[in-house]
Amino acid sequence: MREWSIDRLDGRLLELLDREPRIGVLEASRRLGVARGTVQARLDRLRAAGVIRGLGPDVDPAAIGYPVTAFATLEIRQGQGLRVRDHLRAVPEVLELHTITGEGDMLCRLVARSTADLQRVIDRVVGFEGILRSSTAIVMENPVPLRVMPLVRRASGLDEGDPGDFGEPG
Amino acid sequence: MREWSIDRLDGRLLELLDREPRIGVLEASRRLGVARGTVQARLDRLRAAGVIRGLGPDVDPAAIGYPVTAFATLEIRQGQGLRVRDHLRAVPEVLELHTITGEGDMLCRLVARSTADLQRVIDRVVGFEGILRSSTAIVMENPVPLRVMPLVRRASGLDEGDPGDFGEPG
DNA sequence: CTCCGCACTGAACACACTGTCCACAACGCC
DNA sequence: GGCGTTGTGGACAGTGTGTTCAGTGCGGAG
Repeated sequence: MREWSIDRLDGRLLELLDREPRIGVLEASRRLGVARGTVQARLDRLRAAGVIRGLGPDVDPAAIGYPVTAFATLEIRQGQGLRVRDHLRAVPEVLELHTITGEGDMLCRLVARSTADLQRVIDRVVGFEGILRSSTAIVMENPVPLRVMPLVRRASGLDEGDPGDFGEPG
Repeated sequence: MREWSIDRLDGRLLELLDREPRIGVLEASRRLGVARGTVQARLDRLRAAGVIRGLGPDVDPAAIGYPVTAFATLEIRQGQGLRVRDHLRAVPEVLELHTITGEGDMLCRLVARSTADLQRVIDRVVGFEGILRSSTAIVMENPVPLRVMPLVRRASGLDEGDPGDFGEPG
């Protein structure tokens, strides 16, 4: 996995895919002003390089009945890390788990059906021998939803110099 | 936006899309054992209901040169919330921002090109009048990457009873 | 009991896109 | 100057798409 960075065409392609995922290779090539083969090659390259992890559907937990999000910081008993991971991985409400520096040893993102339900989830999460302590922060608002495109623009050099070129669709 | 939940067919469809995003409606209908129109209708419904937020490419920040992830907890000066949001939204390395309960007022996810670069990012993030204090936790490992499918299985009832039915492709 | 709406089925249509291969030109590198 | 890489523009057959339609089975309302 060599350490190259993406170029402007990659950036524009990703941005295009981000805005109109169902666009297809052919239409993308038209919009970007390059040959279809080029788009196809770039896409293959991006996927092979791991830049594009996947194209899976982005499911909103709130829309399937889990509108409450929280972050829990966990303190783990020495040597219990692996066991705790397995435990948390088995809990569907745990959407994400990180090991972090500092006194809190792990940080995990949780969702629940309600604040009352959050109690159940937390009980299930921390009800495990290896977890010494936990503190939870409930998410109230999400001013910046998870995003990568600004970073892509920066990394691909789209920020410097010429404007992103999305012509009028009509 | 009424409060219904997704059923098993929705769950299976989402799971299928998650595994094989490029699958297409026709092939999906074959795999699920239903008519093409049904899949199409379900997909429309899921999209309309906001369950499927989008199909955008899932870009890995590490693969475009930002391998370091961190979470920063910010304490905000009274009344500066909106200004701080705008400030953070303008920083590409801020991938996500939440307002949370507790003394820390906001939690944000950052990425950087290196730990040294993280210092630059943090300086930029906290170098703003409205931010009183911040504490940063660097992510070391990510035992559970962001996932929603287990939750989808739970919400759609796929967990109870019959097994997910992915027949052999051949 | 009967009627209605709803969701699903299976089929059809014209159209567009996909994956793949080719020959050729432009570029940077040795 | 020769070579490998990358992009171009064209071609091909195969396949999926969006859409529409009539028909069927189910549950609820009257």
